[in-house]
Amino acid sequence: MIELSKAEFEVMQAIWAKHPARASEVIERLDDDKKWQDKTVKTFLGRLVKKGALSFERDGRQYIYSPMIEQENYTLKESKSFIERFFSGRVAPLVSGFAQSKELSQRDIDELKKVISDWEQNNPEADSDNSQDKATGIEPKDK
Amino acid sequence: MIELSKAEFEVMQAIWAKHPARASEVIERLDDDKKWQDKTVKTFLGRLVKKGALSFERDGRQYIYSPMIEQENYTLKESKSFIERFFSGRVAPLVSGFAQSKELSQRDIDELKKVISDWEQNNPEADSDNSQDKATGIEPKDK
DNA sequence: ACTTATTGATTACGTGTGTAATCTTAAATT
DNA sequence: AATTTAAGATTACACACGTAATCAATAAGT
Repeated sequence: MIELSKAEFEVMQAIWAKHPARASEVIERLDDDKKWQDKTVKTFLGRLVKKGALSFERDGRQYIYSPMIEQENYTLKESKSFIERFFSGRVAPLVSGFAQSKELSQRDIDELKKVISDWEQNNPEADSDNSQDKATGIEPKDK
Repeated sequence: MIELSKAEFEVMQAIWAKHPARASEVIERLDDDKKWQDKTVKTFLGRLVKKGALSFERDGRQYIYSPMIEQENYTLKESKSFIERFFSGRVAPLVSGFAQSKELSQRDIDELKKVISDWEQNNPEADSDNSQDKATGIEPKDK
């Protein structure tokens, strides 16, 4: 599987945002985040092509780049890997940590609710041990 | 802030699991995952000490290591950084992605519910636009 | 047609990383 | 006491990474 460094990933993001894109466009998009020299971005584009993450087409002396990997796929793969390494594969502890450090917004909560209800709709709610939960003795520690 | 490479992080995990720990113990724990030569682990221990992630005490000719950074803190910091880079800082999309790729267990769902209810208890549920949500026109697309 | 400017290609270079082997020294064994 | 062993210290080394500068070629301008 193609591995992207942090910097390479940022370049990919700039291209995923709207593609195909020529180098000058990519440079411009990344320049808004005021970061790299144009030469630096060129280097990354070259490396990404070599890695097979980007393809290009010639237009005169310019290259027009297109992503060869999907953002969704790559992001999901990296997420799984991250969750595996840091949380033994389960995502809930991460969310819990975010909650405890006040990192959750109302919007997050709303979305999470939706994710849950969707999940429950698609999963045979065999044993909804919801009520059981309440009897587990695990009380919310109040502040 | 102290940065750990992937390999260094694995060594830290072995120490966080039970500390203080001498090199031989760490090597043994990591050997279960059949991975590195003892010399390799020693290298990492040395680098971690130099980075300030570990401290040690002498016991004869052996060192006994203790973590200088908390797992919780480090994990949270890395999580925030990851979520920032991949999901613009919001955790819900990650969970959503996991849901779509069948990566959520009943246990995750239960824990997420708890996180949500805790959150709602600690947050003045000013405008619970729950009902509004239903009227938003965003219907759950059925399979 | 000639010169200039610009694009991608090539080269550079210090630091980090994974992966150890060798060296040194002190403890353990004989 | 002399020798062997084993622990940590030092050294190694190729490849990845961030960060560019320089080179070569070609399109654009004059």
